[in-house]
Amino acid sequence: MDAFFASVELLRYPQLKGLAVVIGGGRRKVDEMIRERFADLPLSEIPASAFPLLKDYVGRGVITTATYAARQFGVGSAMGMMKAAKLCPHALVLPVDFEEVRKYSRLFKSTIAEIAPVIEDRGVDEVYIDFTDVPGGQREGGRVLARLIQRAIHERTGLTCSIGVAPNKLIAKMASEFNKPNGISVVYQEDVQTKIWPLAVRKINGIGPKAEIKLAKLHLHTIGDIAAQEPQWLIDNFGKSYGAWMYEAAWGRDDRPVVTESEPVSMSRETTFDRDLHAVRDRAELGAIFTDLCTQVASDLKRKGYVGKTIGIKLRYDDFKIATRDQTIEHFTADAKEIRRVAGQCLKRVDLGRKLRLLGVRVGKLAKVGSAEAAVVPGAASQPSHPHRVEEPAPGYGTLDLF
DNA sequence: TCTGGGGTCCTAGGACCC
DNA sequence: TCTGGGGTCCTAGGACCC
Repeated sequence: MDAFFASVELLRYPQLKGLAVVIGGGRRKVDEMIRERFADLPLSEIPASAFPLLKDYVGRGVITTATYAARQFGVGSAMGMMKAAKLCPHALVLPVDFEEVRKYSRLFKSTIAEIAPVIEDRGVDEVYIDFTDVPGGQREGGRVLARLIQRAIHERTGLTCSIGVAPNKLIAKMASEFNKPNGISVVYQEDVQTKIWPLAVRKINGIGPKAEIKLAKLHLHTIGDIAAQEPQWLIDNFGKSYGAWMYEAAWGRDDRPVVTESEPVSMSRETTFDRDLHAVRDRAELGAIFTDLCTQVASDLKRKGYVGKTIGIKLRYDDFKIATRDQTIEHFTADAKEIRRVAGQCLKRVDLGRKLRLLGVRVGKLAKVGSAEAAVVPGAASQPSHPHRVEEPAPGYGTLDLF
């Protein structure tokens, strides 16, 4: 979907069309404030001048989406709000409305499903679709079906999307970026040399910032540069698995199927504080947040019908370093109190002497409620999986019995 | 005044089992 | 008198994606 979060907001506030708008940041319920002020007007008639400007934004957070007008200024997703404010001070800011976004996410996915049922979910604004067995799916290399899907989504939602059609997921993903927004691009296997090789290595889904830096140090900048290497050389430099994959990817080879169903592996909640907190000085505040996170994870699990066995915490310190601790218990649970108890044990094993920026709680090793695997009675006699392992508090930290 | 939140997958060492 | 080989599970960290 094109600029999905922003586009969803523009449906409500069409008067902002064409303007530089960014979505993100917001603990502040910006649009609620505005709607209260203009309660007598329909949303679409609230003047654009009433919306807050990026330069007046104070607080932590990143941009999740920028309209194409804002992108002209170099503002993009994942950019810190403060940095974005420098690049484009007069952009309007709106907070993410997750409920609205999820509503349109369901709507566009169900629209596709009616036309082409083999779909892989790739998050709120993206899917892979298998055209292979869709009637007419091969006409003009898939372009006809892509056009049909694009039109159906626009009719149903008013939103635009970009579609890449290719022999596999790897190339389709790259192709989808060729004609944004509202574009269609068909790429054949034999186009790899001309259309894929000139692209930056970063365009491969799976090559991120770290791999890009390492490749640059080896004087590899384009996908073609990777394709020109000996596979063994790539394996020597990037490892057996990643090196071999990278070589195949550079040649446009990918045999992953479109996966229509999958079970969740973990569920988590985390929050970045408005200001950095200290375990001792801000104990009460931190304790309340911690309990809250556990309650939220527990209710997520219950709502979706899962229980979990591994409970863990995540901290981000003020220097952005991350620490995680987890512990696997003998039975499955979705109980907030129990999650809090075990997560509290985990907290005793990290350094709480430094200022914290983020706290998170995670439950993993999930099983569906009622499944055979989950049907272990809590408290029933069972062998501990590692009878001799004692989760020792880290030296020097154990005296901080805060939670 | 830097840098969200919710995920997946991989690696690597140690414990433990047969 | 130097000490296997294969396998699983647990834990911590890190890269990457949307």
